[in-house]
Amino acid sequence: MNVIEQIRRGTDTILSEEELEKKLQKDRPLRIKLGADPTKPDLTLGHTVVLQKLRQFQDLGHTAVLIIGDFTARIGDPSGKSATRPELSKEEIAENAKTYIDQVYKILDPEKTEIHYNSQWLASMSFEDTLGLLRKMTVARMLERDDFSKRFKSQTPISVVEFVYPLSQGYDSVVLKSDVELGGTDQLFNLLVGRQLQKDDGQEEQVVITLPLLVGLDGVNKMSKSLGNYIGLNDSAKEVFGKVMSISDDLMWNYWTVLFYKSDEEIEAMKQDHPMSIKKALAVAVTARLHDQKAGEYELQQFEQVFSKGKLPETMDEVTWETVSEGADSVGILNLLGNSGKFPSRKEAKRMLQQGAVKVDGEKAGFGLELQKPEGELVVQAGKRLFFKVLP
RNA sequence: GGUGGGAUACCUAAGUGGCCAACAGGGGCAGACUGUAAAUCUGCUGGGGCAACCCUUCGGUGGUUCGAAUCCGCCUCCCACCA
Repeated sequence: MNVIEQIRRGTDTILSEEELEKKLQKDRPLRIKLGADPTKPDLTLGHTVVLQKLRQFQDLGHTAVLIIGDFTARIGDPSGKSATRPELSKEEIAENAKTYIDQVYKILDPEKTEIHYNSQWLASMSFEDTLGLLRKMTVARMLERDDFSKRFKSQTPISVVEFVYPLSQGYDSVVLKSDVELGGTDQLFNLLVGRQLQKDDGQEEQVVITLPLLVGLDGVNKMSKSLGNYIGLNDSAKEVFGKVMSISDDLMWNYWTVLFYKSDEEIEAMKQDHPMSIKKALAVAVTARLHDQKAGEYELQQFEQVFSKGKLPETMDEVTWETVSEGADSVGILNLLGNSGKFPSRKEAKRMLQQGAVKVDGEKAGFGLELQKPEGELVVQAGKRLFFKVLP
């Protein structure tokens, strides 16, 4: 497989391959730009699609140019948004940027990564410079964007500063002289603005590469923290594994394609197997990417133990009898659940109990259950996946 | 600047003086069935209480009333049309 074929794997569009090929002839590492908007500190598996591609460029000897959009974050990227984002404070942004970088290095090679903050050049721009930038864009072009036109039609507000966002992002490309910029398919518009601005500046235009958006666990929307349909880079191996197992079969094929570049032929071949075993393999692979191979295999074994064989997990959270009974010798089941801190509210624990979802040492627990201080440990289960031990 | 419309729980959305913790759908959670998938059926879905019941909630605020998501004043925000 030649270099261009490798790069092409898993991408949505490359504008254009010819330009990319020319750039690859240069006898210097290319500057591969990726903008990061530190509005939400938690990265998801969705972000790894682009990061993985960036990593691939690094492995081919190129430089990752990571831009922390600390300034643009104050505007809010309108891409795919249905509402104006709330403005963030400088402190929040700084904090988010820090956790962002930590997470990014789970995928990227720090040795080949440059990090820039776009406040370095955007914050000091004069109004005159800004007007010069704004002049390069027309309202009509902005409104062509699907997300803007939808919002406009559905009477949701669009702030004028949101029009500035693509221009600021494009200007970053001018300042950093990027050769290639990566982004999700929803970024296409913003990425193209970068090309236009570079051209106006007399630079060689950046190649734009977009990657497919990863669908969230619900199988419908883009994976995102705010929709709650995500696998986080900071999720524990157990959570990662469990979340992958819970996706639908249809979605699983999409994950294989988008995350692991499986071809249609390979997918067809996999469909010969039982979907369950393919999903387990996917869960192991995803866990391995976010943690390591060993963790993936351990979680597989735990999963089979708990869900396939109906046994208890090897490790579970622990609370003491003291906490749960408030020091008494006996305690009602409802208080025990409430005091354990494992439920968002006592009501929630009560509901579980009402619906027969609670087991103590494998026995279904009813409302009236009164527990005496135990000799050994007590295993409490609520629903299929919440387990904890009560230590004497 | 003018005129008109709007703001309800996670989302959409009904409710126009007590029967409202608030119809309905979506989403979420739980149970049955399963492969922790899908589909289907059932229940739950503000907080506290075993319960009776209590507390907080319908953009904000101040009133009217025995009683307000619902009526009135002021304020904030959004949308449309006209300028």
